[in-house]
Amino acid sequence: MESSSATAGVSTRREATRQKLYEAAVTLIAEQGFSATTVDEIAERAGVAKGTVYYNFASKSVLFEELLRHGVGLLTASLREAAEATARAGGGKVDALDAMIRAGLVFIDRYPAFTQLYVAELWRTNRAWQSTLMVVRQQAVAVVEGVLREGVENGEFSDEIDVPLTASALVGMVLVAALDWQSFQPERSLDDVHAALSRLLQGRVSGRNG
Amino acid sequence: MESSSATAGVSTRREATRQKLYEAAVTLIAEQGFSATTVDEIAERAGVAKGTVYYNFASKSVLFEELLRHGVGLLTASLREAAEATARAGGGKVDALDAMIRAGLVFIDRYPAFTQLYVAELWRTNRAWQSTLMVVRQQAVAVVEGVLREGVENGEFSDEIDVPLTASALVGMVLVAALDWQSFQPERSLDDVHAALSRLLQGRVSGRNG
DNA sequence: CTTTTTGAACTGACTGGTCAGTGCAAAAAC
DNA sequence: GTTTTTGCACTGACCAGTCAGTTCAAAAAG
Repeated sequence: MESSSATAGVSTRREATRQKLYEAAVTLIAEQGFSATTVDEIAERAGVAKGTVYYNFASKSVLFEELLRHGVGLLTASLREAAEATARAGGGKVDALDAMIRAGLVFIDRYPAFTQLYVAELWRTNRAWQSTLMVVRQQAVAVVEGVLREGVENGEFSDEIDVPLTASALVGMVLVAALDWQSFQPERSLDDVHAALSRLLQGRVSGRNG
Repeated sequence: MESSSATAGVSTRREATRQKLYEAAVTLIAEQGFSATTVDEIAERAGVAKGTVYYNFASKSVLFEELLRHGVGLLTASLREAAEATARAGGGKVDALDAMIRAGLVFIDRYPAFTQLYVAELWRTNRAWQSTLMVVRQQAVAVVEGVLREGVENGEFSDEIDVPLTASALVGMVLVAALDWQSFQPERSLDDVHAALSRLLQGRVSGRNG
């Protein structure tokens, strides 16, 4: 009987198909938006039949929700890793923040379509996947907030800073700068962009010339 | 009743209808996105007949494009006014930046739906109104870049800063912080949010406790 | 009289979701 | 070793519903 076998509980074949669908969906939805993207398009770009989409996902919305979870999971892991690496290396919280800025830039550089799609959907209201979006947002922002809070506790940051708001502002700074970089100055290097944001973070904007 | 005649060539009556359609469209599109919003919905929310929409705008896309121009025009004027007011008051470029942050917050506070909609569309590609979006974006960002450039010239800012990127980052900082404020902490005051962003701008994040 | 709005009917293209059927590799039977 | 069975994964034509845009006679507004 049992034919599925496979090493894990999930067949590798199916997982590969889902991955192809994620990749197709992410670029199409980033370009056109969720509603303007048809299931037929996603299937065609992924090189599978339309029925396969519905074999693997309950609906178009569910495909999108799982895509969101998948992508933000990668980002969150990357941010956390960056923060922990600086901690292991004995760096301070400013270094951790700086490393997370870089991790954010690397992520956006690697998955620009996902980032576009995420930004485009995050602040909408009355959408089916609203709760999913809130959860994954919180996971990512919490990493930044955590570092800020620890920095306040150990005296590295002023205890007058507003942790949630500052975290949002930092995320926004990286997000918008990176998206503009991708869209309007794609020829620039990541290091270049990182340096500009580092300068801003450390308040080295004001100051004398040359 | 109404003193029609109108100073310009456009009748006030027609202009009022268009205004109602803008307001209806902006909230619906902010919530649902452009594609998911129907012309019937827009007409219903505006309290006019569907035919009126097409009497006033050539198409759904044209309505949206004119809405974008209208909204960003308001923002740009507001930013410029803020910068000029500080200049008249003899303030420096840091003060101008700070005033513009406040102007941005006021705008987002007053027109949250427009802001959501704008962010959701800005980084998309292959859309009909792409060029419109680029133009209006540049108008708004140019005001920030102008202040930064003047600050570099008069020595108030380091000449090592990257003007376009820093401008993007500042816009992003305000944008994301404000949207998060609206979405997740609407009870907080504008002054409160402004203070937190001011602190970040002036690099007063690092530093000793209380 | 002219401009603007109404509102309902209509069209033609498009879309999310369905479902009966196919292909195939591993397991079971012989 | 060969034949048969099993059921997962996939297919793609099809359907019922939706939507942008059109049309137009009539009425309200000015």
